[in-house]
Amino acid sequence: MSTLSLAPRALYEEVAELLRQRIFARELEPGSWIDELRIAEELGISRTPLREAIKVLAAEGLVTMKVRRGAYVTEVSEKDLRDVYHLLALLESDAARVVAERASDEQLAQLQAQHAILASAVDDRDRFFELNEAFHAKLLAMSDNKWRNQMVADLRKVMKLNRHHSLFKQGRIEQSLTEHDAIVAALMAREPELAARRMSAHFMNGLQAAQ
Amino acid sequence: MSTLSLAPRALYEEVAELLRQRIFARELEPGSWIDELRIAEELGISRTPLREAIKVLAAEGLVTMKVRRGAYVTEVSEKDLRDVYHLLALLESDAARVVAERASDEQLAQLQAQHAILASAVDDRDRFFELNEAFHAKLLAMSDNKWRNQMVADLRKVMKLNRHHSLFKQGRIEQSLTEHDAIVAALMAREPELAARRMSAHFMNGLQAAQ
DNA sequence: ATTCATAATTATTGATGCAAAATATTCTAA
DNA sequence: TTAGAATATTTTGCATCAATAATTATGAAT
Repeated sequence: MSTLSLAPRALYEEVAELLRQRIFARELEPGSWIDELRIAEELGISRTPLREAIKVLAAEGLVTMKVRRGAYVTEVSEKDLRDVYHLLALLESDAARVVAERASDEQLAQLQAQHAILASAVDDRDRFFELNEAFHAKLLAMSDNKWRNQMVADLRKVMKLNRHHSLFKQGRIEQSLTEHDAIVAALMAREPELAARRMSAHFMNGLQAAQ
Repeated sequence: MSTLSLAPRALYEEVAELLRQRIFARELEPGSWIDELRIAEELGISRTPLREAIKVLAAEGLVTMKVRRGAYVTEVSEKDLRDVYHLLALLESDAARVVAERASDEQLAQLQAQHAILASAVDDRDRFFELNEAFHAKLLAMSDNKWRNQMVADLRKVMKLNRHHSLFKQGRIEQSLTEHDAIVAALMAREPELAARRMSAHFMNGLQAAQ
């Protein structure tokens, strides 16, 4: 991963991204206290940008602030996970409905191409994971609602807090691919409600696998 | 409004709330630059908590950060407004569906009571507005999904950025009350899909009035 | 020995200062 | 007079410093 970027981000954004990585990698465990001094020292920065980064993460729901007690990595309960999946299903199935209704033929073709690439990565777990995210991102982008995109992005971050998230159960990748197949078919057929239902089912099955 | 509170908030939260008020009151206009120095001086505080507050507002979507150019009050286009209403309709109609399915009889009775109070305030615009928000808040609370509550709260803030938001068109209050009536009836009848459709229609009509 | 109060330590929160970057202004040259 | 370059000013972003609040540890009294 390159640190080079055309629009150089502020330090607090870089730090926010780094903290996200550490949280997802379980280097910072849910429920644990975030030691500002320690991390600032470790990164060789002052506490000011670190504190600003922590507030960004708090807004995303990744960390929880306690007054005069600092920041803690958010603990995601089973119910939280169900609630988050419920909302992701709702938002992304709506996105699928919109895309089925309004996307151009060319856009749908792009989506199908993206899906074809996904199918080629069934044997590479990490790559499948990456392409899977890219597919969903593409669909969202096509639904053309930046507010929804932001919400889905935040929910997905919370989802990734869950321990079992990346540990797909046996056969889940194949099943997931089949479900994507069905979603794409509904989109190509321009059947909004069918696409929405299939997307929703896709998330409900994902929840089963995550619990 | 009292500044007293049982759990004293941090200064940056107080400042965030104050900035929200100023933005909603149009003292800070959409598109305008937020002068950190000026506001910090005016409030008699340093820039540090102010900057943290601004980052919270940025996460909510109320302000937009530009690298090395500071913070700007978010401008909400007509499309943005439509997109936000679309999502509010989606999320709150889902909440209505869940409440119709799962709320206790006692909870539904509470909601009906809340609605009765609303009906008594048709002649007091401000009070109607307040009670209207309380009704929606109650429904959301009953749907018992804190992540959705957070998202709806954020979307409502963006909605309030719109100029025509509080300026209900002639007759909108009465129409709004009628729609609430229908929603409550569907909830009491335990008809999830009907409640959801009516809530969605309620928002679509609200969008018409706001544009 | 246990509980309550007080003191000390630790960590969060807020203020101030400084450097770098972006924009505005002025001066010179064509 | 206008365009371009150099300079000055403004403002962001980061670091350091100070104060306030909370927790823990210690000691005294019952």
